[in-house]
Amino acid sequence: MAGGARRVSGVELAVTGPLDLEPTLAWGQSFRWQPDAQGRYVGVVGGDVVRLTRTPAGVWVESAPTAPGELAEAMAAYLRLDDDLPAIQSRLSADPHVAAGIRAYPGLRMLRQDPWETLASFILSQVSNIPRIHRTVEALARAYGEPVRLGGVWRRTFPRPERVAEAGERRLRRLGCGFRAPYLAAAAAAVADGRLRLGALRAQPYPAVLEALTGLTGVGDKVADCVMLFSLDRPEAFPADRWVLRVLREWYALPERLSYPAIRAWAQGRFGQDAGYANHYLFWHIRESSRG
DNA sequence: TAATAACCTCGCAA
DNA sequence: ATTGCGAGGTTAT
Repeated sequence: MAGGARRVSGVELAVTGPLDLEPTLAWGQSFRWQPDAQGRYVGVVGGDVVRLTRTPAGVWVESAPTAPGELAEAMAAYLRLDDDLPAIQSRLSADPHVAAGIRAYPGLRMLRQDPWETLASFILSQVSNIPRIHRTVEALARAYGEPVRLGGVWRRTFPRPERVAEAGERRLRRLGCGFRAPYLAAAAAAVADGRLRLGALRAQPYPAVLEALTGLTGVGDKVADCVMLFSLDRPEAFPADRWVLRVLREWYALPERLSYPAIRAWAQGRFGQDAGYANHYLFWHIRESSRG
């Protein structure tokens, strides 16, 4: 029985360096975290409902985990507590625009999520917005995920690719996926039948991973970079959406028209392995500064 | 090779 | 109320 009445357990993870749960969990890397009335964040990681509370020394993690002994390790990996934020931020602060982003959102960290969930979520993200992506992803979970719970809180897991493939384009459209429905159905089928082995991509070089992901119809450079940055341990990935393009144009005086490979080369030449963090600080910084 | 419409749906102005 | 517009892209032409 999914999410049965396993005992709720808690563990505190020590965090060195800054961590702000709201921007990290709820600002567009993951679409399943919700704040509760006490300001804690409740989400579903793997097959378990997880509740996170910031503490002075780190994060209090509550769950009724499938594998209790692995909870701390799994959540430390998910939150990328292995990233040395002070070192990353110190290197990036050489750039004044990124430095301003870091000052605005010092506790914004990258996550290390499940690759299938990330791929599916970012296929759904195109020409959309964060509230709508949240709704669509949650509708997908409600329709095809497994019920799981933490005490009295019930949620659903992110659906397995097999279930999404089986649902098919028409039903995905009815859930609100719009023109992304055939893309999602095709990606689900590719993952389900083993043509695309996401887990194996972590060990491969960047160009091979890029090629594997963009081989899917409906997955271009930007979505592929999001999947690489948010789930496949590619901190050098630099997703260039319309906001980041605006940053490059307005703050870095780059030419109006630049090919995606040229942007990627510029970013990785300038920020190296920190390009992904630079990207995210710049993204939120320009969004914040352009909110009238 | 480079530019441009078309694409679902929804929330929000006017 | 109703309409028009744009939203963390990608594909086809």
